[in-house]
Amino acid sequence: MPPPTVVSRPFLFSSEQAVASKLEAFARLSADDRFALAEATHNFRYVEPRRDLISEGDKPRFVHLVLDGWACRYKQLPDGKRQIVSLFVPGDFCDINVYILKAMDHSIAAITRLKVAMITPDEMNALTSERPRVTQALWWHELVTTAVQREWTLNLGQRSAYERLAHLLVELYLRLNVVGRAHDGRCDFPLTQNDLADATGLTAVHVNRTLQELRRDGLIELERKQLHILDMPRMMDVSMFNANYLHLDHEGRHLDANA
Amino acid sequence: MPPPTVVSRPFLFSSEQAVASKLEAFARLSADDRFALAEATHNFRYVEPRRDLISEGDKPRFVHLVLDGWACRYKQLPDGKRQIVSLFVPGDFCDINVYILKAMDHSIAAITRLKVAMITPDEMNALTSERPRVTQALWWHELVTTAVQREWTLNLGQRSAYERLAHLLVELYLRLNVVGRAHDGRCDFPLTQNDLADATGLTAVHVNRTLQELRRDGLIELERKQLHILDMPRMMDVSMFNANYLHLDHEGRHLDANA
DNA sequence: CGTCTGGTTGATACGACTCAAATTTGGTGG
DNA sequence: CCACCAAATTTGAGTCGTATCAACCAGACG
Repeated sequence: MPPPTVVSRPFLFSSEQAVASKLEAFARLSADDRFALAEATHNFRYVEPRRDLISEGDKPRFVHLVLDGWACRYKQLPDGKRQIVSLFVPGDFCDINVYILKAMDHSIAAITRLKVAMITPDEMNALTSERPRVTQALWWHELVTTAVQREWTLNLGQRSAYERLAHLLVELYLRLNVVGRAHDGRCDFPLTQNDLADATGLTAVHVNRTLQELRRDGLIELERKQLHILDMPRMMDVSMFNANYLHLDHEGRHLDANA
Repeated sequence: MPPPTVVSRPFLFSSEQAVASKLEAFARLSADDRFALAEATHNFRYVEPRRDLISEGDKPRFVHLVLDGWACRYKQLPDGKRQIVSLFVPGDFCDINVYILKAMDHSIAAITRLKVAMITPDEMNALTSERPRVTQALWWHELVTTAVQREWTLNLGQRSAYERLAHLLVELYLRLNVVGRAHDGRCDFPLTQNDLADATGLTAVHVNRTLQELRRDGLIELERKQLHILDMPRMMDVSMFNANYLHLDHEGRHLDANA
């Protein structure tokens, strides 16, 4: 068994708490629910940076759940172009129910060193049957995930490079904030400019220049894998950010998005 | 009650059969299952072209199911830009389970005159409980829908205008084929060049020029709302089309994608 | 200390956008 | 059946955002 993750983690949250936090952004869970969740995440493994967690063509057999670190979903084209179609941060499930499909149509790779739970179909059933709140929360998670995917479609289709990058940074900050991994405008940010390019459909060169613009405009600081959003209101303004698609306005919601 | 739809429908399929066809692309359904589906689609309405079926901010209360005609999901930006983030053809469900969310984060509009079933949460429960095959088929539908969304992300992020349009045309042809509304490379195609522009993140002018290129290259004919794909293999080649994301390789699959 | 990855800079090219106008199509009413 | 209108498509000319290609630099690492 490999040693525990060494990914920098400046805040005092355990992996398990990230998961509960994420689902509790939607529904209040009982101690019992939380225990069942912890049970389901018992079986986990580590994946090294840049390694595939699962590859296109593989038969999916587990639901994956990111406990610590970042990962990405990507698709590759025959001409070599690569698109990161989504990002995973702690607390994110990868494809609840995928296992009913014959083969993965995309790959999932670790960005940082990754701690990821592997949940069998049986365990998922055990988790959801008799647990309507958890079931509902998982549904909410699915709906939000696809809402994010739609927002990315909008992002790529209609926003300029500048707006697009700003939007992505804000989204990630807010998603990290939900699971207690972002505060005061600051968070870990392990993506390279190359990753950002693949996620935004830009070239790395242009990402570089655009980030410089964002810095020059006093909107962000970004170095040594640390992001600092200096002016959240203006960032949201220039990126035309509307948080409604994250659906954080629920009963269980207790963290302030701007905390 | 308005008169029945007048949308052109060159093939001999009823609305209900489109729905069953779509789900049966994944799972064989019993006569009983099919009857239950027909039951659930009992309550329907018509929506005129360019009208919203439901708007951003609305509280979702029904699952919608397209029985006849085309619709689109779109998001609008404060600066007026609009992105069509997905398209619906007959047999497509709009957001199974949306009703657990407080508010829609996007709008859905009719492209053609639209016949759409409105299914209440209760009816959805009635449909799924005691019907594992239908439940599974609905899950499959959800998974495929989000896979399509990912492919659009890839499309917008990495493909050129030419490839992008070709890819979209092939996708729509194949999806229509599944529900028996496309044969021999031909299908109804009610999208305007403006719609295509909003769906591909291009301008209408550029869509126009690019379609002309596709015509000049002998790949398609497109006029009077009729699409004819003249050379499917080459279309798939130039658009780097890989049908795996449509997940049509299942037990219930009986239609040939190239029929 | 050399190598590698990630970040930065500069010069140039091109795909897609913009703006503006003309033409065609489809629908409507006289 | 034709006249008319609005919507959709087409064309042309000029511009701009982002890509491309090619170096160069800084820090991490073995």
